[in-house]
Parts: sequence; C-alpha cells; structure tokens
Amino acid sequence: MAGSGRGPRERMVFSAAQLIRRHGVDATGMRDVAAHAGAPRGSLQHYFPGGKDQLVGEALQWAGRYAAARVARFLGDMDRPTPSGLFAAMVRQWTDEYETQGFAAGCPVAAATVDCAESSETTRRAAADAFAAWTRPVAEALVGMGVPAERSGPLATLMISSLEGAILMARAERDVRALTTVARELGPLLDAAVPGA
Amino acid sequence: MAGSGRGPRERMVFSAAQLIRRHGVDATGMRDVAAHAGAPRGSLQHYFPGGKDQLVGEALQWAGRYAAARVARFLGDMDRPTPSGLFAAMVRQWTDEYETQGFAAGCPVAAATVDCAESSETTRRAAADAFAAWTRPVAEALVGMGVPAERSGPLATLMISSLEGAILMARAERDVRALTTVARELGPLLDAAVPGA
DNA sequence: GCCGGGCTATGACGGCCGTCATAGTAGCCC
DNA sequence: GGGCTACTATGACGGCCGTCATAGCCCGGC
Repeated sequence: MAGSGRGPRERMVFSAAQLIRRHGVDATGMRDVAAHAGAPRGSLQHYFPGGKDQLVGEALQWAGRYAAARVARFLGDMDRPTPSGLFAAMVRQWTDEYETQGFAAGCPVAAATVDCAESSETTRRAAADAFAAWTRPVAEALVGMGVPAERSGPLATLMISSLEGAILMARAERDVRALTTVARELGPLLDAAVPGA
Repeated sequence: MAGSGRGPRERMVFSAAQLIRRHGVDATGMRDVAAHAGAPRGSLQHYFPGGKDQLVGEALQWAGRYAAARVARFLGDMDRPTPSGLFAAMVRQWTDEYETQGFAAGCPVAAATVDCAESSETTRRAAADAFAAWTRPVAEALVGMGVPAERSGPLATLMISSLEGAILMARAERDVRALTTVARELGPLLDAAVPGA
C-alpha cells in the first residue's frame, strides 16, 4: 500500500486511514494515529485544527484518490483491457492482501459510512465523495473499453457495490471465497456490455 | 421491522440491533440499549452476564434469523418466483425504508464486521454466522426456482455482496441510486441462471 | 542578538464507557 | 412466616476519549 508520505502531516493522514481500515472510526483514537505515524501528539491540533472530523475527512479523501490511482494503474498494466479484467484486478488486490497479510483491514470508506453516516454529516459527505472519486475512473475506463456511456455508470456502481460487500463477507468469514465468487460471477456480465466483442 | 419481542430480554436484543444499525457497535452503549428498550439498566448484567460481546452476538443472531425470515416471506408473496424477482424484493425492502424513514440505518452485520472483525473474535464469528444464515435460504430459494445447485451458492453470495455494498453507498450518498442500480443490472444475470426459461 | 512563528510537549478537564459491587424488591413454594 | 430465586436499582471504579491551555523549543530573517 502506497508508502507513507514524507511529511508528518501526510503520515498522520495515511496512518488514520490504516487504523480506520482496521478498527473503524470510533475505535481509532487521535493518540493512536499520532503514535502509528511516529508523529508528536502536539502536532495533531496544529495540522488538524478541525479536530477528528478533519483528520477522518482527509483520510477518506486520501482513500478515494488512492483507489482512483489504483484503477489507472490496473489499466496501464493490461495490454488488452476488458471490463472483467479490470474487475478481476480490483478484486485481486484484496485477495492478495488477505492471503499475505491476513484479514485485519477492510475499506476505510465503508468503515466511515458505518460509523459516521448518522453522527457526522461532514464525514458522511467525505465518504460519498470518496465513493464518487473511485466510481468515476472505473466508469471512464469502461467507456474506454467500448461500454456504452449510459451503461458505464451503473456497471461501475455494480462493480464497487459487489466488491465492498464481498470485502465485508470475506472479513467476517476470514475467507476470500466471497471475493473470488463475485469476480467469477460478474465477469461475463461485464464483458457482455461491450457490443463489439 | 419485526415488532420488539414481548419480554425485556428480547426487547434489549432487538434494541441493540437497531442501535448498531444506526451508530455502529462501538458507538452503541449498553446504557443506550437499556434506555431504548425501556428496560432497567440492572437487567443488562442479569440477562447478559457475558457483557457487551454476548449482547452484540445475540443481536447479530437475531439479524440473521430476521433476514432469513424475510427471504421466506418474499418467496411466499410471489406466485411466480424468479431470481430477479427475489433480488428486487430484497432491494426494495431497503429502498422502501430509506424513502420513508430516511437513511439513518444500515445493516447490523456489516456494522459489526467493520467495528469488531479485528477486535473481537466471537463477534466476528457471529457476523459470519449471520451472513451464512442469510445466504443459505437465498441459495435454497434459487434452487427451488430451477437454478443448478452448483451455481446457487455463488449467486446467493453475489446477491448479498451487491446488496450490502449498495446499502453502504446509498447511506453515504443519501440516495437509493446504488440500490436500484444493482437490482436492475443484476436481474438479467440472475434469471439467466435458470436453464428452462 | 533577538524576535517571531512553525512546531512540539505535556498535563488537565469533563465526559462517556463497560463492568463490578452491593443492596433492595417482588413473588412463589414449602 | 421464612427463605429462595428472579429481577431491579444505583453508585463507584478505572480507563480511554477528544479537546483545550500553556509553555517550550528551534531556526530563519533582520
């Protein structure tokens, strides 16, 4: 996962995202974030005067940018991109992590949605923005593969929904089964959306 | 949503599930549960000597049973059941709630997975059991509609994954768009799995 | 040389948490 | 009536939380 930035501020945002991924927003303390980032506790209120809301918001923003960058990278790695290939790559990122690092972490955006959708309007919006920042490049990639524009958005939403749900099930079961299943079952449907082939 | 049971114990389990649905596990306090259930605080340690873990576990068990019962009910309401019809009914339960009651609540099993998968092994197992209790009747229903046995399990997993992910996105966006999208896009794929029609 | 601002350090505060300890009440059976 | 069990009531404890207040460090600019 993308190296921690160089400055202490970037490191804290990155650490916040990692801890939220593992324990959720509520169980992630500001002191934990500073410790995980190797940053002084006093820097928290210096860099994030908006408090925890601001820190969580920036962590989600980082997560959205990261997901978008991964999509671009997956596309660059494929010489003959297909919708099913892209989805398989997105899923494989998670199965790889789970098989090598264990099932400790999930998606930070999902965690923030669960913990904060009802308690913090700003965090809820940040989660929605992160989903959008992730969905958009997926939809654009589908268009680039020949999927009609009016179907690219819905299919991108379907891909991300299935992936998010499968991440939840995989973590609960400590088994990548759900992830590999959605990749296999959804592949043909995705490829069938490009009219040419 | 299923009426609160008659005894104070059932009411507390039910209330725990409702509060977890809204705020997550960590943000749901034992005192809140008792208050929401109209039950005396002292009853908590009487009925749930295992503490919060036990209460959360029973709430997840309740959620799993509830989801399974809903699947059975959806089947009973359809005179000519189809896979897409079942999935549409499962999705509609959520769109109906969101349109009439607002986007306050999500799935308690998802919330428990996000908050506790890494911190409480017993709760993680309870979440996995709840997913299983939900998936099984869906798969059995698919078999009853003519879906080959070897595909019913994977398709049930796909249905629940997509639904869970769409719930997350809908709650973040405060828009049922993701839910209606997955229902529409997945319908044809599901119906195509029954060989006869 | 000193001054100002970016950054760090640390303790305190009020609040909520899950859990425990202790005591009290209500009802039923002998 | 006595005792036992099921349930309720309430206060305390230790711990962690986010936030604030205050002070100190460090270094470039003048």
